[in-house]
Amino acid sequence: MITNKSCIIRLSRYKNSLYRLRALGFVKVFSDNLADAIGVLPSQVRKDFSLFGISGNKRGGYQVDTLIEKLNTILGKEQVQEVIVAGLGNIGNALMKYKGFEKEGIKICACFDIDSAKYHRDAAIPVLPLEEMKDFVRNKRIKIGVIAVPDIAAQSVLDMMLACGIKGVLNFAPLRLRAPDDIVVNNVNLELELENVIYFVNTQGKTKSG
Amino acid sequence: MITNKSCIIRLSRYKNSLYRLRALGFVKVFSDNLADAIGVLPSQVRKDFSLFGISGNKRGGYQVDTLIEKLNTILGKEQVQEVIVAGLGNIGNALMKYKGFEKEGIKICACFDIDSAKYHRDAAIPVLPLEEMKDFVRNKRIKIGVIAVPDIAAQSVLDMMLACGIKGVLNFAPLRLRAPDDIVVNNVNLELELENVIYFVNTQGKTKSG
DNA sequence: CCTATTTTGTGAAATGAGTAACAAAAAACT
DNA sequence: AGTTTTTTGTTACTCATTTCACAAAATAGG
Ligand SMILES: NC(=O)c1ccc[n+]([C@@H]2O[C@H](COP(=O)([O-])OP(=O)(O)OC[C@H]3O[C@@H](n4cnc5c(N)ncnc54)[C@H](O)[C@@H]3O)[C@@H](O)[C@H]2O)c1
Ligand SMILES: NC(=O)c1ccc[n+]([C@@H]2O[C@H](COP(=O)([O-])OP(=O)(O)OC[C@H]3O[C@@H](n4cnc5c(N)ncnc54)[C@H](O)[C@@H]3O)[C@@H](O)[C@H]2O)c1
Repeated sequence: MITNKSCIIRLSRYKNSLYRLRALGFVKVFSDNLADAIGVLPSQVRKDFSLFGISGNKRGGYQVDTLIEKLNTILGKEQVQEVIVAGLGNIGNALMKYKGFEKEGIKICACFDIDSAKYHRDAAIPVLPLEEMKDFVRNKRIKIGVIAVPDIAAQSVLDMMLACGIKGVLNFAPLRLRAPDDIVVNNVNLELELENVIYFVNTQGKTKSG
Repeated sequence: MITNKSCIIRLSRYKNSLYRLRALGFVKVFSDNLADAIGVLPSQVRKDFSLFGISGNKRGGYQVDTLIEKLNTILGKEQVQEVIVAGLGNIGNALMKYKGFEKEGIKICACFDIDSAKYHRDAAIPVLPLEEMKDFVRNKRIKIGVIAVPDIAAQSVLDMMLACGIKGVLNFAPLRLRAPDDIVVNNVNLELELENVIYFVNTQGKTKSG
């Protein structure tokens, strides 16, 4: 089993680039087209594909359609992935309003908050009380949650999510969440990202990043 | 020169943990306190410090105050870092409203947009036309920018920022920006982060992440 | 049909980050 | 004062990931 996060991130990038290339009329691509597109070496592309048993044709490159299909299968994009959000604040709102997830096959299907002033049961994406999370998540068999609550509430919200059967979380709260080893937790820490840019600028550094 | 991003991220984490430990009354800490706090091994902590010439006392650990000071110096947090934002949409708004940057010594001091309906020159954080970016950035000698505009506009906004003298960027647009090697570009790609959680959940994987 | 060229796929080498190990220093104890 | 314990700082090692390199396959061209 592949545990290398950057490798999976690259697969997503290949896939996104392939959609663009297809829109430009490409029917086949070579490893160096994809390499250019996402900023890695051609050998990296071939190695990644090889890890997942994706093969092309010697001298013929890869069929764009087939490749997109294979990547989508690997990435679990064959069916729409349903996601819940906790916390309808600045970040929660931004996510709910974002149109881009839909075309990626990601559907935010509810938001949960403690502030009753925010409840809106009949909205396109309903905003519900925390207490309803369990039934909602279990009925819909949702596996993915986003944590966009204040740091102080984040751990308790995570615990609640796990109790509901959530298996993976994208966390915006700037602290380390404790979770069992079989739970996936990806953190987006914007302060840290900015602080990091600041460091490298101050030291005249250069980075290529993810 | 240190080019390892995760190493710098860890320095930020040590620093944040130290503030918490100090608030709890700690005067000195050992490498394993910090290791626990951010979830790495003690030897990693010492290695990181050693890379930056930070030393403690054998059997005495590290003075919390001194350590915070040294980390802040390394991370360039001695003076408030001024930042501009391009794009007052969902993300731009979330960032502008966020209170947490201030206590990190990060100050968003203006936002630039093309939509004249959004201009608000007299707000606490002014929202200005794109055309005013150059004067503003040059006068204030700002080095850091955030790109929160639609993907299609992102490259041109980056180019404009670079022309103004910006040296480092945090980019939210889901595409690869082209920039000279001496420019720092950190990307926050939320679709990719979610897609990645989805992948690891679907494959029953486990990750520890950043 | 044979040769030259291109491009893949993979095993080997290089790089780089993280972990372990341990000597040296400092403190604590007797 | 000397011995034991603790903890650092650094060197050596391990492991993972990336890069290289090249044989084998496929295509194109003569
Ligand atoms: N806004 C940003 O730009 C930004 C930047 C960096 C980090 N963050 C982090 O992202 C997270 C969200 O930030 P934000 O600005 O959107 O916060 P916010 O304060 O705007 O919104 C938080 C929301 O969570 C709700 N909430 C509080 N406790 C809850 C609970 N126990 N269960 C469910 N909902 C609860 C609140 O009612 C509110 O709607 C925070 O942890 C913050 O530190 C945000
Ligand atoms: N909102 C999200 O949750 C989310 C999720 C994933 C990715 N993103 C990405 O983040 C970026 C911002 O997303 P958003 O939802 O805030 O977008 P948005 O559409 O809400 O806002 C974009 C803002 O940029 C302004 N703008 C457009 N062109 C401009 C230009 N050339 N110069 C300056 N300003 C310009 C618009 O007037 C608008 O105010 C996009 O690239 C988007 O793909 C957002």
